[in-house]
Amino acid sequence: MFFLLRRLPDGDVELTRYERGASGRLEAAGVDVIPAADLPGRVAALEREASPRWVWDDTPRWYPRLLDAGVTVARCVDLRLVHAILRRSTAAPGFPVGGAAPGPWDVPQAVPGESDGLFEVVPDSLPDPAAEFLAQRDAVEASPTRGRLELLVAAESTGALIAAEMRHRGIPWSPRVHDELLTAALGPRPTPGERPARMRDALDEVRQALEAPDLNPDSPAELIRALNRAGVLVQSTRQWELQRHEHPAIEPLLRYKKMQRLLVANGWAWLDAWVHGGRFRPDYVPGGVVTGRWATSGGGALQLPRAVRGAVVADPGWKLVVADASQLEPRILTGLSGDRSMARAGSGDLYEGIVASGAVATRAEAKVAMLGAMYGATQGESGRLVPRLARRFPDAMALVESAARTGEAGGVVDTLLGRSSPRPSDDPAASGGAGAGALPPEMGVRPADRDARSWGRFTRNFVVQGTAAEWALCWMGALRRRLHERWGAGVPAPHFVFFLHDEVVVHAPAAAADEVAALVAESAVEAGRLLFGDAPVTFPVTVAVVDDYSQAK
DNA sequence: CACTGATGCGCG
DNA sequence: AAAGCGCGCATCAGTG
Repeated sequence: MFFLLRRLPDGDVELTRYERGASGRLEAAGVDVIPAADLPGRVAALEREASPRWVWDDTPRWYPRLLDAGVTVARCVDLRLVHAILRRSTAAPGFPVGGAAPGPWDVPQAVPGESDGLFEVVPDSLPDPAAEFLAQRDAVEASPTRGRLELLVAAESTGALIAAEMRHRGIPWSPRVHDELLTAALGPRPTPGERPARMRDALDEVRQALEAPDLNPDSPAELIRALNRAGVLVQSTRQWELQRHEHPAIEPLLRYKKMQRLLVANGWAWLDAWVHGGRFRPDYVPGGVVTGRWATSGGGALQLPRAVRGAVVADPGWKLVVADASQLEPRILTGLSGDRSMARAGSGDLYEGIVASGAVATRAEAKVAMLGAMYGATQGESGRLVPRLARRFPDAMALVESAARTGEAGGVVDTLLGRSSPRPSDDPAASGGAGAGALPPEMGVRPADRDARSWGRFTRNFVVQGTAAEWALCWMGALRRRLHERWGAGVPAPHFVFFLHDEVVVHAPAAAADEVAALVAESAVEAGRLLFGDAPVTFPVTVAVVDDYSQAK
């Protein structure tokens, strides 16, 4: 049963129940207006009694306050996220009605309610959620691939719940361990404006070796000039280019750059800004990437370097259950293409299986070739190996080739569940002619062709990356349901604390950790079945029960 | 001074 | 060894 929530101008909340009428269409079947303060209690009561699906404009506008009041919900429809999917989807051709121009429903997510002293700053709600909801339902029910589209909008919405719940709980983070890691890597925390001791040492060596006592190592232009003066003929200061040169300045310079990166991205300032009360609370942005992957804003949560993962420490008496899906994208490609040979290769370690097939000689080659196939590599070792893969796995290769050709011709490609790629004209970078801007111009290739090929690589990857994102949403959704069935939503229950494309971290009471690990694996099987039915493709996960994140893998 | 684009590097 | 997808963020360098 659907319950739609809408905020009224006076601050009260309107709650509308929807049921199927005689025609089979959803109809409003009861309206209630309640004071905002009563909402958490009402939601909790209905959760117990009515198995509701909450319909609201935008999860960050509603759910954080329910969570603050100790209320969790099992299911929702996030109208804004679903709108974004349907607007582009070839599986929902009639949406929005009349092909309306982008409007308020097409804006990015609301900022989560920021507390401003006594008052919470809540952005306006989006207009007429009831009409939007019914239009969306019509579009989904009319879809020629309704089942898949239903799964996608449900999974996307559940993702929004998980994102809000993870932000609410936060990642358990030890400032003490973080400080120890930084001190070991960089030296003790310096006074503001100073460089840590080990960075100063490395910089002294660089300046000496380059005979540049005043060198600012953080200015690429200045660094290139100094290196050139010393006979190191580089055109950039990228690691891999520097590594190719033999000079006493190179080793300390690379060491310095490594430390500088850690300091500015995840140093003490980051710790002060982002970790409070032993928790790191990034702002997750479900659907923030065109392919359907999540993005984050603030704190760089999806780029946590391995060097600081030791600071993610389970609470006393708790464990972290860290799980990642092995070789997810190649397996997604296997399922999408129905490639029997690749399915056989994936019965164990997929890359070893590719070696066993005779396509390539080593596991490393198998990996490079596979990535090259999915990304559209044409040059270098990767580009060389792709044809060898194509001979052994023609069906898989045909699928990505077809997606690439569609994109080159300006067409739209779709994920398995029905997320469609943008058109090249929608892409701000493409209209500016940037395209493959950073690459050197390919001799004799017209810019238009270059842009077309670049877009083909995007659509080639879109189907795989996007379907992998759908698998991951289904995996998380299945696991969340299992956790709630087994433990409810009470405070000492296992809960998600982190998600990273193909990896989840669950914070669990130590006594429950092994059981959680089993549910993680079960959920992966369920996700595979939801997307690919009985097709011969498997999704093994590696699970580790650890005290801190660095102990996994 | 504020803004924008390029650079470089962290993650999958 | 280094070219091939998707991101976010800090910093520098150039422009308005």
